[in-house]
Amino acid sequence: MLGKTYPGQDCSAARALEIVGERWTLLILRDAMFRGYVRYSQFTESLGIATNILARRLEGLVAAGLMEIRTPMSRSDHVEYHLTRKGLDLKPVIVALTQWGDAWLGPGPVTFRDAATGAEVSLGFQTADGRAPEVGAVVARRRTPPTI
Amino acid sequence: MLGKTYPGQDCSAARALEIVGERWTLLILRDAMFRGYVRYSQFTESLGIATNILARRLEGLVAAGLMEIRTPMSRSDHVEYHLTRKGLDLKPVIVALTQWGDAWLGPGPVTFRDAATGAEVSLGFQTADGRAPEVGAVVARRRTPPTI
DNA sequence: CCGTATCCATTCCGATACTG
DNA sequence: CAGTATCGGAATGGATACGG
Repeated sequence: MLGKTYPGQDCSAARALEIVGERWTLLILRDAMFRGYVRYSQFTESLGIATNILARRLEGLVAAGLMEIRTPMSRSDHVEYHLTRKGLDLKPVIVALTQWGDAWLGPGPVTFRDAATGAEVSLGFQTADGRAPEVGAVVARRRTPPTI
Repeated sequence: MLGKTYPGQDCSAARALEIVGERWTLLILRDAMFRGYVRYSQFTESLGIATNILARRLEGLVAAGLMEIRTPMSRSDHVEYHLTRKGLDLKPVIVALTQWGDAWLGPGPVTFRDAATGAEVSLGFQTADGRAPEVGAVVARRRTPPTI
């Protein structure tokens, strides 16, 4: 995870996958983001992951700045793993995977909603003027370098 | 890939990751989606992936229905791997990873645009009434089962 | 009970050589 | 060009033992 696992790839998606592309990592983040899990035992019970692998993944997530270790003042006998803003910002990745799974593998057990209003939330493409292009219409273009 | 790699996970994201969560898979799809690559040699040159691994991944993507093999009538001496609609629909996953990488690891070489208008395209959360909730406000709720 | 560390069998990956 | 075969090394999974 720390050594470049996709060498020679000048691409943000590849660099992101060097951090979150390993087995189990995105499911750990899912549990933290949408189930509020913070403790080691919660992750093991939820995932059935081997304990040595979980320890390694949590260590990597903390090292990468996606999670941080907190020790609650009340219960100082254990630590908690909390998402940072950097980790929380991966929510669209999880939602995108979920929406694809719902659409192509059959609906799963959850939908996404706005916590304040309860309105259903979806993830989609949008332009500055408020249009929603089709998937097929979205293309990648080389970024115009800022002319300093 | 075909044997359940995340057993006991009743979750669309986990099921999606059983198909696209292996090393290299999402980068192969990125090349197919945004660079138009269709041939074996294009993927090897782009990724630097071992040939046996690429063969295994392509085979898996075809088996899962994300790609299909075409033999162009003009050049029947080679095959091409084309995305299906199912594969193309993973575009939001790639874009979500790219946007996160741009934001947290430094901007990458590309942006996403509407092919028709050239307008910049972003991926974001939206509600039915057109609002855009913050990441922190998006929560998962158990799907209300259809009352048949 | 919480979490970590170690050992070992199995699977996966990567580099190279090879075939049509 | 498009793969397949092989083999050494790395990652993973599971059990178990260890420390607080």
